[in-house]
Amino acid sequence: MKWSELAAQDCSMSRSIAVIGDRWTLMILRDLFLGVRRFEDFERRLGISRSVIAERLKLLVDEGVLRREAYQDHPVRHEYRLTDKGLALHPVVMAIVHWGDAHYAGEAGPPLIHRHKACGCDFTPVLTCSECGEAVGARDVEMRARAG
Amino acid sequence: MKWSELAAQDCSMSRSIAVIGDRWTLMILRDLFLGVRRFEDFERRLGISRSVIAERLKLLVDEGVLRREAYQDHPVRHEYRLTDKGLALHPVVMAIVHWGDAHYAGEAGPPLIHRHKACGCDFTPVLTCSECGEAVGARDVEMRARAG
DNA sequence: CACCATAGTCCAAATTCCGAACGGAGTGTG
DNA sequence: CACACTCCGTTCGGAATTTGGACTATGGTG
Repeated sequence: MKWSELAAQDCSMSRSIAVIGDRWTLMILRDLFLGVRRFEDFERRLGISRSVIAERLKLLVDEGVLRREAYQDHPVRHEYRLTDKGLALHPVVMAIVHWGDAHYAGEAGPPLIHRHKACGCDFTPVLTCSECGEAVGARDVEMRARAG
Repeated sequence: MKWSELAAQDCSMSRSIAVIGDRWTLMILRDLFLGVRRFEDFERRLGISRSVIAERLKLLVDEGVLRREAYQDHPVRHEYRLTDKGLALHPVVMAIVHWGDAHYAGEAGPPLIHRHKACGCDFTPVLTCSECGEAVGARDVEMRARAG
């Protein structure tokens, strides 16, 4: 299988990975959720070549994860903002960050702390069942193929 | 920044991505959560070169995500199993799959259905606050750097 | 007009990947 | 016993992909 064939698989994981499963794309997503929106800021923060950033941003725009919007005229300058589809990646980013917090944070603790605005508490993300609301672990899940 | 420097960043996201943020590594993780454990099965399912599989499995073992265990002697054959650290990636995989289900599933619906053993229902994963238990969306979170 | 900021584009060079071959340890077949 | 076969890798050369760094473009500033 080649990278270009990932999107055509009958598997949601590979279809997602075809879009976001790239180191720099994931880094760009992190920055987007931190509020970074401009080409130059991505470059400064990531320290990678402009062509990589341009290519990744273009893919994300093409996929509808980002919207490219003018934030001024004279000269026209654009910024990249998460669409709803992009915001829906929040659980993915939170899950990855939390795994890093749990397994790679030094003694000083996690570099970034998340506060839930609604309840005012610092929190960690918990994956729960949409039906009963209980926390769901790896061993609590049974999988089956859809009918047909 | 180079790939090799990602692990050294003071950011949980980049440290995680240094380990799992690679297309084939993510695909291998998917298969691991589906119960695949043997070298040859990864090769058959992914259809990529043996060297890539060998290298990714080795990295995951070195990082403590997988355990390489003999499942028979005469001849000794090994299988790769998720450690607790590996199982802790379950929310990451679920979040990615769910995003794919939501945005790339065809009319037939998601290819794979998840059932929560405890309540017996088919479910989707919901990210909630560890403190109040409410669902948390992208806009419900405030971030700040840890003290110091 | 010289110079700066933003936002790309382009190509040679570096990296990664594929395919194929090879090795090794044991098993089964004639 | 010779030979093929299985499972699990490793190695190697050439092909494909990715990357860094220079170049382009547009308009504002002094």
